[in-house]
Parts: sequence; C-alpha cells; structure tokens
Amino acid sequence: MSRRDEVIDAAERILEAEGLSALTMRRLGEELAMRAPSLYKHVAGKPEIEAALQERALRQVGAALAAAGPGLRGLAAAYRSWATKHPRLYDLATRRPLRRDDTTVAAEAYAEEPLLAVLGGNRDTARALWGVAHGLVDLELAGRFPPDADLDATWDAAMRAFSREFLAAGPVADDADDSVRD
Amino acid sequence: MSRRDEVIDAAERILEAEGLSALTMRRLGEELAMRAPSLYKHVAGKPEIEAALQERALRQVGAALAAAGPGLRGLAAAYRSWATKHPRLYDLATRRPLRRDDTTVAAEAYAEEPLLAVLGGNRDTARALWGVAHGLVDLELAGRFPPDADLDATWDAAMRAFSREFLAAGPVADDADDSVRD
DNA sequence: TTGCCTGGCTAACGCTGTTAGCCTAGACTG
DNA sequence: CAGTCTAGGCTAACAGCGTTAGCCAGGCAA
Repeated sequence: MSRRDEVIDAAERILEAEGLSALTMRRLGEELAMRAPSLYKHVAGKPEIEAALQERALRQVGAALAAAGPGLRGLAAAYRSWATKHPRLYDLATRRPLRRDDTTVAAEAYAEEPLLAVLGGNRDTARALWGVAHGLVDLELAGRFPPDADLDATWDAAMRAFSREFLAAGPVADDADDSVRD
Repeated sequence: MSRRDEVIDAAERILEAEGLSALTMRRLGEELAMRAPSLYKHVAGKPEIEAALQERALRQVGAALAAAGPGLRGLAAAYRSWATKHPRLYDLATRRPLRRDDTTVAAEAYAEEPLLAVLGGNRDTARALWGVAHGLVDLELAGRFPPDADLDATWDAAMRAFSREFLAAGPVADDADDSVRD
C-alpha cells in the first residue's frame, strides 16, 4: 500500500470517528506520526484528500446498492441505511461539488448502475429517484425533520409514489400491486 | 433598523454577491465601515449570523411558495426557481443543521404551510415532497448531475409520480389527469 | 565514492474566528 | 452644571487553519 493510500485511509478513519472539523492536516499528520507539512510529499493538498474520500464513498454506496434487496424498496432501504451508517462520509460525498476527474466519474457511474438496472435504463426517472433518496437522507442527517417525524412513513409515501411512476413509465419489476398507464 | 439588523443585511448582501467563503468577519466589518471585533458588540458570533440568514431564507422560501402557481407543479416550480435564484442562501439554509430556537422554528412552520395546504395536511406526504424538491435542487446546485442532464424532464417525472400519490392519498386538487387508488 | 532523490523536519506566512482591554462621545442623573 | 455610566468603536493579540520554503539525513545508483 502506497504512503498516499495510508494518508487517505487515515483521513477516512478520522472523518468517520471524529467528524469533518477534526479532519485537519495537523491532526492527520499526528495520526500518521509525522508533521503536517510532510503530508504534502504524498498529497497535493486537502482538496485532493477530500476528492479521494468522495470517490471512496461513491464506490461504497455503489457496492451497498448492488448488494441491496430486490426492487425499488430494497434499493431505497440500502441507500438510506448506508447513509445513516456513514453520515460524515455521505455528507462529504454529496454536500459539496464533485471534482470531476477520471476516477470520480468512474465511481459515479459505478454507483448509478444499480439504479439504472432497476429502472430499465430510464435516466430521468433514475435521477428523480436519486433526488428523493438524497433529499430525504440529506434532510434527515441535517436534523431538519422535527424530532417526532415518522420517517419510515415518509419514505413509504415516497416509494409508493415512485413505484407507481415507474410502473407507468416502463419495464420495472417491483412490488407490483398496481398497473397504471397514461 | 437596529444595528444588528444592518449586520445581518450586510451579511446577506455579501453572501449573495460573493459567496460563503467571502462571508468573513473582517469582510463584514469592512462592508459596515468598522473593524471585525466591533461586530461582537451587536452579534454574539458568526454562528448567530448564519442562523439569522437561515431564518431569512426560510421566510423567503415560504413567501415564494405562498405566491406560487396552483397545485403541486406550481409549488415545485416556485421552490426550484427560488433556490436557483438564491443558491448561496439556499445552500446556507439547508446544507447545515438548523439551530432550532423560537424564531427559526416559527420560520420553518411558515415555510411549510403552503405545502401542507396543498396536501390537505398530510405531513408524511408533505415531507416526502419536500424531500424530492430539496434533493433535486440540492444535487443540481452541487453540480452533481451530468452537464447534459435534462432536469426539466427529471422534475416532470418526479411530479408525475407525486401527483398520482397525492391523488391516491387524499383530498388534493391538482392537475388531475388520472385517478388511481389502492 | 559521489551524487541524487525520497521523505522527513522547522520556521513562517496569511488567513480565520474570537477575546481582552482601552477610549471616547453622548445620555442620563444628582 | 458636573459626574457617572454605557454604547460602540478601536488596537493588539491568540490559537488554529492550509500551505510554502528551505534544510537535511538516509538509501540507492553510477
């Protein structure tokens, strides 16, 4: 494992355990038993570290989705579950612009794949679905729903809506209790 | 207008014109022809300024929604339009935890009102709808959709799904081209 | 052996939010 | 009218941030 990978590993460890504000170059150096400026021998700067973590997060999400239970609800549950288990990583990965280079774009495509598979390749509905999932997770993680909100019910409402839409829109095998077309 | 309000005004101006990274205490002082430490005579610290801006943003969103065109699609269009016109304010308002005090909670309720009005008071579906809208806007603002994505089509797919769900769920008068029930 | 490159180090810079402590102008009070 | 208090400015300074410059030891290659 290259020294650079060790740096990224340590960054991930600190981020998950102590949060984004603890992820400083000096703290990172401490974790690796070196001084902060020495990190620059292995890494261009903090933005590069963050981009690497974004890429890792995308790959992890992709893997979680690929291993998800069947259909729309399985996908949604896997998404929400991964995000709430790795809130800081999710936060870093989605709450700031993605630096689009070859590796991040590849990771992005990888994460998107299971969605498209379920949706028969319909990109618009896939994006819409991603939108709900991200929106609900994002608001939940930011503590924007009132404490007494029943989020399971909220997700249920959203998924009910979307499974109808996808049934209407194209070839999706989900919990088909309905067949609608317009 | 109190001196404190002038500080918040200046902060809003700087945020909208120059972005979050430009919103520093020294820059803010400059805008008000004073030194940064003097700001602390009017405001407890930067977090308070940010919370005040969050509250303003919520009120503005609420007003935009209240003035929106009819039905679900009007609401969605108004939401997206406000957010893309005030990306930095939207960002600040939604991408970090809300400091819940009396004024922010009141502002939150105010912003939520038009949603609940359209949805006949169903909070779960309202939250789900908020989730999609926020998710799509958030991903758009963060530049997470590929440059060639047709976001109008994406919003359309989402709104189609949701108008069906709401028709099914309860008393909503929207662009009713369908009637589904399960 | 000599030279070079890798990967550590210290010192320092300019930026951030924030605190301590000083001072002055105006208002209020005896 | 004199005295006091306070609101609201100021400078100096601190700790922490990301980052750069420049130095130096160890290992490897010619």
